[in-house]
Amino acid sequence: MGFTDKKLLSVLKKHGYKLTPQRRAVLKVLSSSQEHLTPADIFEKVQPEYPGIGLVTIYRLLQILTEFGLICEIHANDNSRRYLIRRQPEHHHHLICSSCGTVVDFTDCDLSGLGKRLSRETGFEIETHLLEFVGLCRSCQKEAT
Amino acid sequence: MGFTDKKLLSVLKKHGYKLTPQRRAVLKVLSSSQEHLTPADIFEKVQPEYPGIGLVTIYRLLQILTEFGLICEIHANDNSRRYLIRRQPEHHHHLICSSCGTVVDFTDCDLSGLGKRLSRETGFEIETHLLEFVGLCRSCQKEAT
DNA sequence: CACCTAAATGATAATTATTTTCAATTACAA
DNA sequence: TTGTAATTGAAAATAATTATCATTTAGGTG
Ligand SMILES: [Mn+2]
Ligand SMILES: [Mn+2]
Ligand SMILES: [Zn+2]
Ligand SMILES: [Zn+2]
Repeated sequence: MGFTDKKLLSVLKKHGYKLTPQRRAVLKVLSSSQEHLTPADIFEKVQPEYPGIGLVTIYRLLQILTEFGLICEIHANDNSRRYLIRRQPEHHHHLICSSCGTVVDFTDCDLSGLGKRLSRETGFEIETHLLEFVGLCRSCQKEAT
Repeated sequence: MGFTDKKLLSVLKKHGYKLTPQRRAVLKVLSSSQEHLTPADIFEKVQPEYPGIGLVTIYRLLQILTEFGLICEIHANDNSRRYLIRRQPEHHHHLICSSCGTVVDFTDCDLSGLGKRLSRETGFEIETHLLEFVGLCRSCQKEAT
């Protein structure tokens, strides 16, 4: 699975960030969720634990986590904008249901060959890649009958 | 190269859309540009040809072109949001410079094998995929010396 | 060539997501 | 316990995109 909130807290601490109750609450939500959540989703889920938390605080923590590569961003989902959240330690990509939005992680993408060829042909020094598959999950296929 | 404005106009006409001077001006810009432009970019470039055009009109035309698969969208470029524009007829993907934003098209991505496997393993019926490489273009590498 | 009408336009306001500002609070090192 | 820099959250600012709606117009019809 992903990281425990303890581990995430230790990352923050190691880099000199303070461990506030707000941050603890957000990390607890993130580490115990199996889903990819939007900032607004997180905001709601944190309410019981820390009512009155500011949405900004969530944005700020997400930014920090992103710096350390602890966040996934979902791009495809046309209409809804920049999506995010929750990780799996390893490099991975997403398979997204265009109907219900369900996201499935997958870890193997062998793109090194393609990357090298592009690098050779274009002179680019490739840093990363973004790969997403979009389709219909099983249950949405049934509904579409 | 891409489509001529004549060709694009004929697509619109075939589907019952009216050929207004605004649309002609926008299509002229799109078909004669080698770059991937944002709606705001297009807005500026259309000014000489049709001053006073509304930005909305551009959004609306882009939407129509998207329906017919005549538009590229750029996702990666973290900070700047949903990017778009200008195509190459064939299915293709993008190589994006993280420093200056230059976008290079490339047409071969053999992902059918991976797609099939994911489909088998997850039950998804895959519709499309999104693939982008991000790195430093040659000239930005030099500057980074 | 008029004339008619549905489609298109653009000014304006509304939405939505994210960021900035800033005064008040607080974590935590000393 | 104390001092201080980091953090927080209310509120306003940015920004991108979309909705409303009165006015204009492309293009088919007679
Ligand atoms: Mn993920
Ligand atoms: Mn392209
Ligand atoms: Zn689904
Ligand atoms: Zn560059």
